[in-house]
Amino acid sequence: MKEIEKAYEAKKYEDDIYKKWEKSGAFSPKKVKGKKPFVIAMPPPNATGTLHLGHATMLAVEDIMIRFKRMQGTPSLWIPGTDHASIATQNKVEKIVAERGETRHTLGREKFLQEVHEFVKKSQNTIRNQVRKMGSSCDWTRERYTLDSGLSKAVSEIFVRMYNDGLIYRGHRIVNWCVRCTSTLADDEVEFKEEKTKFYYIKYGPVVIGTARPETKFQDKIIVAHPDDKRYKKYFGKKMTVDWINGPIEAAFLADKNADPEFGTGAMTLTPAHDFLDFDLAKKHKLEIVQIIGQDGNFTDVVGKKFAGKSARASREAIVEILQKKGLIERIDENYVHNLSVCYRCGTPVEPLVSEQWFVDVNKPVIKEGDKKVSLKKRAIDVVKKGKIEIIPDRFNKIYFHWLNDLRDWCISRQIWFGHRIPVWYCHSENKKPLCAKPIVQVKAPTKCPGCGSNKLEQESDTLDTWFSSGLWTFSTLGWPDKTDDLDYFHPTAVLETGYDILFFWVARMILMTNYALDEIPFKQVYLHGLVRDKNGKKMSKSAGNGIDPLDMIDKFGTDAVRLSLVIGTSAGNDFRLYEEKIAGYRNFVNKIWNSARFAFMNMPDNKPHKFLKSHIKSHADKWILTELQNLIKEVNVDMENYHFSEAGTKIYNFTWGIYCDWYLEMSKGEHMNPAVLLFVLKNLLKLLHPFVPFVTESLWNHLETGTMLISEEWPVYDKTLVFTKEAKELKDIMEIITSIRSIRAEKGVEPARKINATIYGGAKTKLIITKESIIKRMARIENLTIAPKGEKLAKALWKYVNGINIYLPVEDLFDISQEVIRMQKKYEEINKKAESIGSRINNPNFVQRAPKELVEKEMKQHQELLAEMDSLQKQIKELQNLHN
RNA sequence: GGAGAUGUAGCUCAGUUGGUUAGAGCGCAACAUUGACAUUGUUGAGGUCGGUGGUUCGAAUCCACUCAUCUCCACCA
Repeated sequence: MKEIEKAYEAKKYEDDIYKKWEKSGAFSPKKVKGKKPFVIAMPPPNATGTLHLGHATMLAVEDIMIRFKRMQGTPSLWIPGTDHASIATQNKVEKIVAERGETRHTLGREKFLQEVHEFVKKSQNTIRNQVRKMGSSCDWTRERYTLDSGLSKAVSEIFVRMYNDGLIYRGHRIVNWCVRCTSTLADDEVEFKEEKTKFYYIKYGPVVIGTARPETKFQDKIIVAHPDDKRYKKYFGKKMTVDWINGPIEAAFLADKNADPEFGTGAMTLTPAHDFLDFDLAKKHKLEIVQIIGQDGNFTDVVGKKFAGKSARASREAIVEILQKKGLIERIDENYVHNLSVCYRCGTPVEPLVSEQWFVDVNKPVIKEGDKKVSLKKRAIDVVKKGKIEIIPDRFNKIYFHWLNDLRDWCISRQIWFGHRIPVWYCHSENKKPLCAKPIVQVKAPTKCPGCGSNKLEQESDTLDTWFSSGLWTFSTLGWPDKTDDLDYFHPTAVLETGYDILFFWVARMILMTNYALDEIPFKQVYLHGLVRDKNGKKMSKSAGNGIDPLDMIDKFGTDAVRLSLVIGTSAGNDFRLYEEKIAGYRNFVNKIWNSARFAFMNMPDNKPHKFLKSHIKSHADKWILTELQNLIKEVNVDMENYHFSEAGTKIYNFTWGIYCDWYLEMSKGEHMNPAVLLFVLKNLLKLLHPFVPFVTESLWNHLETGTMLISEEWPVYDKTLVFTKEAKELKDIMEIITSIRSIRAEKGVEPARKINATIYGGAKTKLIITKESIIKRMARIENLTIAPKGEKLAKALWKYVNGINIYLPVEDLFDISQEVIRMQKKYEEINKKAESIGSRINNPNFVQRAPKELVEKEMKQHQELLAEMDSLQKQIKELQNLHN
């Protein structure tokens, strides 16, 4: 067989192999009737730039799942794609145009969006290449983009359906507003940053109120305290005139349980338009809601000439000064620590304000369930509660339920330009008839108003929350709303694999939306991987400069090594640390795989194909390695089915390096060379390794010239006819003899090159040892080996005892009786301790009564053996001591 | 304020439903170098499994409490 290079150079092979896979069509599954497919909808990376380690982890794990299932013969589909990521992408492009002094407003909607689309095109290409670099075996013929025409159609379609079902409504409500993005943010798009600030105690008529934001208080006319608060009881229901920022105002005092007597002074004034709690209270008590801060973060006209149009936040000090001059500031706490809410995309402080937005009603019962109807929220909870969707690890169930229970109506409109424009049109006709007040909600753009026939129509300028479209991902990618074969065959998908950080953002939304649209779950399982951290356990981020670029690592160590480093040593839901040394370690392993194959190739007679037949099995070593291989296959299959990839990978790693290379290949170097078995094991090993390290395994498979591709090969199945328990156990005894001899040699400083003699008293295992004489001699570097069932203790010989076998190495120049006695005594103590531990157990009637029978028998037998060993040892020690005297 | 995770060798982590003597990789120490591989081999040192108490014949594993680290959710004017 053709010889291969000494070291595996990933770069030389990876791109070619990927192209071959793609060309072969292996990524596109065939639909087989009656056979359940395995489908993963790839979480679409944002179309904003480059892949990070989170993506790399996701791609590695999903590719392992897909390759495993594909090799098992399951039609396996992995749908790739990208997400337009409205706010994130728009912000990025805004930054780019800012470099040449433009803003989106100077460019205008159309031109700006043109810029965004061009940017997206570029980064999509980058992402496509990077996904390929990771070796992802996804079906590129089905690649989708959340903003492409098919998915946009799905978005409009579902919007219209939900609107018609009364699930989507438009309303004035208080929302999180980012003054930089000039858009609303959903509740979970708000982040909290701890901040130390001033806390002001301000006289408000007869009472004192506390606030961190005095600038929002211009129009506060209602003061509230807890109904049980004795300090304020006398004021409840009273009206009063108080001196305030712009002069005296009429104020009223209310009692409400929502006021916390413990906080501040226990009394607060209401700012209904700019505080969530105040807004709710204002609604409850039917109070006037006056907007004093506009969408640009500046004051509206209602605050008076002096401040109108000025930034609210920046005016704080000036307003405090006015209050101070009026003598209304009682005191200022300089060290108030609280959580400032900021925009998750740009970090700008969120300005709560009231505006007209579109919402999804999560409580309205619309999904049919028997004779009843249930809400989106209830259904989303039920499908997990009833086990229709399994979340791995299951501790996230609780988090999921908690989030859903507290879920308020979902604000889906965004005042940004990039995204799906809401499919709603308003009639701007002069001759307003009653019908024209009603918005036109439909998938296709209307040409004229159905009410008055006017063609003066204008589409809603708002776009949809990016998660609204990605919430449809599992089925919109398969062609919905059209009834396609793909949708029919591949939906629901099997597993949704993603980081736990987007459980709410995305996973929960998908469950909501899919249950509504299809009355079906989007996936049966949710596998949440952990987040990648740096060597010190810190989150990787650009600002901290501790990030690792997966592509740099691929360049340096190869994709296979990077994949292993992201999968082995990690478990679902738990964060893990990544650093170069780790990846380098797996690069070494990949090279080890390469070289083990290289050895096999070099020993392969090059004429005939090496079909494996049972008649080829010859030696103990063959039977042992086949047994180990079958055990591996069995265990790995269980692990893979249960998504225990780390364990499966570790087991394959240990087999490859510690069993196949360190022992079987070493034994093969002698007369045990058996190309048929060697090749059989190698082939199976390559298959098992393939999902983890697809490139190196495929390129080695290529060298086998089987004419097939490993990606499409059959996954190994446990074959008990290839298990030889007895022979495997016997060979392990031989291995222990070899290890023992090596151990004494190393301990005594016998140079590896020096050949020495040995005598083995093998007891019941003598026959076996004789047949393995040559292996022992070669691997333990023994010149003359004497084997007998039993015999005299050799004088001046180093000794070792293992599993009923006595080994003597007569190395006179290195022999020291007193040291040998000590060694034997140590061994005696060791065995004695063990015997005592077992003895105490088997002499305990409770143990004998209650422990499983097999265990008790086993322990008793072992105890006997230990006692016999101790006897023999004691004899030997005496002999040695006699020799000494 | 609420919830969760983690704590095992110097470091990073395994340890599946409780079962003899707790494992691996890296690192460390010693030795080895033409033959698959120095991206290597052989051998070795290193752990009272965070602590306390309990359940059990038996606990790293189950329970309670406790300490430490981290994360998520909520958010108070």
